Amino acid sequence: MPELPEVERARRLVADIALGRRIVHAECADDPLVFDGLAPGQARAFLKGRRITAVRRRGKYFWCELDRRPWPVFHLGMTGHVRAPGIDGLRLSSDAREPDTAWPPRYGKIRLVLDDDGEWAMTSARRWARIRFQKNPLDEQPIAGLGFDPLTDLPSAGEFTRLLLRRRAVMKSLLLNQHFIAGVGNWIADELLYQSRINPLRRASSLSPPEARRVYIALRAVVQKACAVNADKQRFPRTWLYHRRWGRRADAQTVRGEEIRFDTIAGRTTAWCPQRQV
DNA sequence: CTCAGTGTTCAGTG
DNA sequence: TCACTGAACACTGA
Repeated sequence: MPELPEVERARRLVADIALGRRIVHAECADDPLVFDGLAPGQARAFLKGRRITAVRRRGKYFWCELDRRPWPVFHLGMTGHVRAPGIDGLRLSSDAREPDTAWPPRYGKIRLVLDDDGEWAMTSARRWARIRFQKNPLDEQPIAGLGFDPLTDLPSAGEFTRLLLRRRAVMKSLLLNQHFIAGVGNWIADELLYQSRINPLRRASSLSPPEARRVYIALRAVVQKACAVNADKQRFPRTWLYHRRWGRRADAQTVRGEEIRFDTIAGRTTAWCPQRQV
């Protein structure tokens, strides 16, 4: 589920359910990979009896502030979901499976039950999600090393242009770099390059100021819109590349009838439109 | 059976 | 030391 808008949706769901509530029961999987080496009993001890005073996000990480430290920090990895009873985690358009509302969910890694009987869970089928406990998430790695969050900490267009033009990486790679922008993942990077008409292989330092500004405008528009519709893909504008980028179909076309090409760039499948992106 | 895949980390290179 | 690239990681579902 997880680029910035999907993680923001997860944050809101957790806040709706858990903000101000006390944790009466914490179920933690015995999975040292996901829990970064922490034993389930230890994780449970950090959580049980605590009150949740805030739920925050930066980039693709979100965390709960509790009335005692340390606090749990969550990352959904490639396939993690936040779920609540009767609420299906949002899926990508590439994923045609039926909605899964089983409770407790398959692949659950953590489940918190609150003092008003509300509950939520986080799943991770492929075990690339992470749950860590930190005293001060904002000041510790990896969150401390993140670049700006484009929803909550967007720089000015001038500042963004300055930051962009002094980088030499190819654009696709730079947009995916969490030290540069926090929260942009594979589909958002492709969407930004498509909307701003930039070839994914262009070096950042080769962009003209107007081109850099186009990337900025697209970044703001895509992130704000995707979050405004709560990451509900069906409500993304029809003109977005998003709807047509899945499946690597040889005959894929944009809404304007332009050819969509698929190449591996920066190690990731990149959907782009040679006719439009120069 | 093979392979792609919403992500991060780390070793290696220039 | 820095910026950047590409492979490795674990596992499911198509």
